[in-house]
Amino acid sequence: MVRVRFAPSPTGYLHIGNARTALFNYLFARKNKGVFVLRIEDTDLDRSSDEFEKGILDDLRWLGLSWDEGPDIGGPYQPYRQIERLNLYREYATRLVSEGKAYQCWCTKEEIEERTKAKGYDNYCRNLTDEQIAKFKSEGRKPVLRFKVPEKDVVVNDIIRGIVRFESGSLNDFVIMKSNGVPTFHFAVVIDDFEMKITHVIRGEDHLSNTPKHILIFESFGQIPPQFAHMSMTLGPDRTRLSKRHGATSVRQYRENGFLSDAMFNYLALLGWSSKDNQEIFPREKLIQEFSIESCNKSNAIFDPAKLLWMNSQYMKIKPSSEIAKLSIPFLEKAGYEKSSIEKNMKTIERVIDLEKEKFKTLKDVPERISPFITEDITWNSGLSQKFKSPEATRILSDILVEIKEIEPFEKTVLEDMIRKFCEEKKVKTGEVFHLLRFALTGVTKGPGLFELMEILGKEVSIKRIEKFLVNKEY
RNA sequence: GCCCCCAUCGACUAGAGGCCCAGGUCACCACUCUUUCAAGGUGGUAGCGCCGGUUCGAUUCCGGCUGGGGGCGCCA
Repeated sequence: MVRVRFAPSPTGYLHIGNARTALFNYLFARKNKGVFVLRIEDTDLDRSSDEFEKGILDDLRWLGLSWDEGPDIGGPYQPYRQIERLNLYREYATRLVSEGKAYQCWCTKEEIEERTKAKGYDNYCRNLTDEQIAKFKSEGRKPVLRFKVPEKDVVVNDIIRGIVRFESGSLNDFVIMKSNGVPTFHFAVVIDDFEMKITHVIRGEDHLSNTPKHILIFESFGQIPPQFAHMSMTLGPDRTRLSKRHGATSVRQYRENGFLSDAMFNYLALLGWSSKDNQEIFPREKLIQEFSIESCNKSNAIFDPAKLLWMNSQYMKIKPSSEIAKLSIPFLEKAGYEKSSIEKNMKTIERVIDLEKEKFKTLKDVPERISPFITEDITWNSGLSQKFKSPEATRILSDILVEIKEIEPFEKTVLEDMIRKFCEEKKVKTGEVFHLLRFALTGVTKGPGLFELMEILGKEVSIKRIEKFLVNKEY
């Protein structure tokens, strides 16, 4: 049974890079009918917060990365928060000390630096005398626990990278328990991975160099290490690690900017992985079917918001209008529309979305396009109204208004017949009349086809708007 | 400083010795469709980092160089 995990530390919102790691784990688990575990690595007491944990869980849910075991739902290996597992780590640490595989270190950072000139720890405390220890104790020092690194080569057989060899001597004795009694990442991660029966560790390449440490700890407990797969990193446009400097880097920001979960899911999957047949747009199910960790690209990938945006526009088209309408509600509210007004106009909103959705790039585009249809008192863009307020324009509009008042039923085909006939009779260019009408009716120069637009507005509103536009002297 | 990983268009990638004077997607440019804004359609610009091997033949195999990324914390 395949068991994988995603183990974020709750020190910020879900980062794009982490989301990709989570996604690959998720895809691998689902593809292999395995288990996807969510574990919270909150051993950094200073930076972790419940707030961030909630946020990360929320973002993962939004992305559709559902987990089978986790802090909120429990599971056979709970608890899934490291802070709730401290006793476990302490027991294992004690065991290592009693077996002579770990030892107390009393050095301060300054002392180590002084001795080694920033070359890292020199295993100084491996063989201290009882007197030395007594002295440190009397000084009130609190020791850390260090792992006694054995002299041997460590070989990582990585699913993505193949065999990677680390020679003996490239590692100093490293800290496994901090002086506050909390384990370091390297220690907790290993204990949890074997305790939780993790079979495959899929994570970023930044951990490749740390893997020898982890393997050594596994071995010190007589555990067989899981399979490792180190994926490429996610970089910004300048080829450095994706960070705040590059603009929006959290899943949350994209979500708030009107991106669809499907698009993010699909785009991220294509960062470092690709299908045999060049397909770009994938339903989630197909992505799960086709995904394979072996075929992941080894080189780092630059996160490209432009392609994400394109992909989002593709999903805006695919999604049923009713769904887009529902997802748009928060964006309409943010644009200033009352909840009650949105609800009342839901049918209209859906109709307009149906006509306009192939133009949308994100959900943020919806309010602007909806506006002329649910705003009672529209205003006319004064910069553009100039050319639509010429004497001829006013005359044409007055003439056509007379005819519009006669139209029955007020449907697009009837409207089109009548307006085209009007143009012919008056010998005016259809395009000009269309533009003029559109502007008088909506106040803007974009929108759905004129006749669809009028049908949705309805006869009463259409007439009222044209009359108001004609009377209005301000423009 | 030491160690590790990587290297195809601007970006994401296909390519696993001849099928490649390198294919797809985004972006960009042009044309086209069109009652607006878009979308769509068609076409185009653009790439195997460098130097040595191996081979009848290298984008593909090997070595070096260069370049990029990462690790070496009482951060994860």
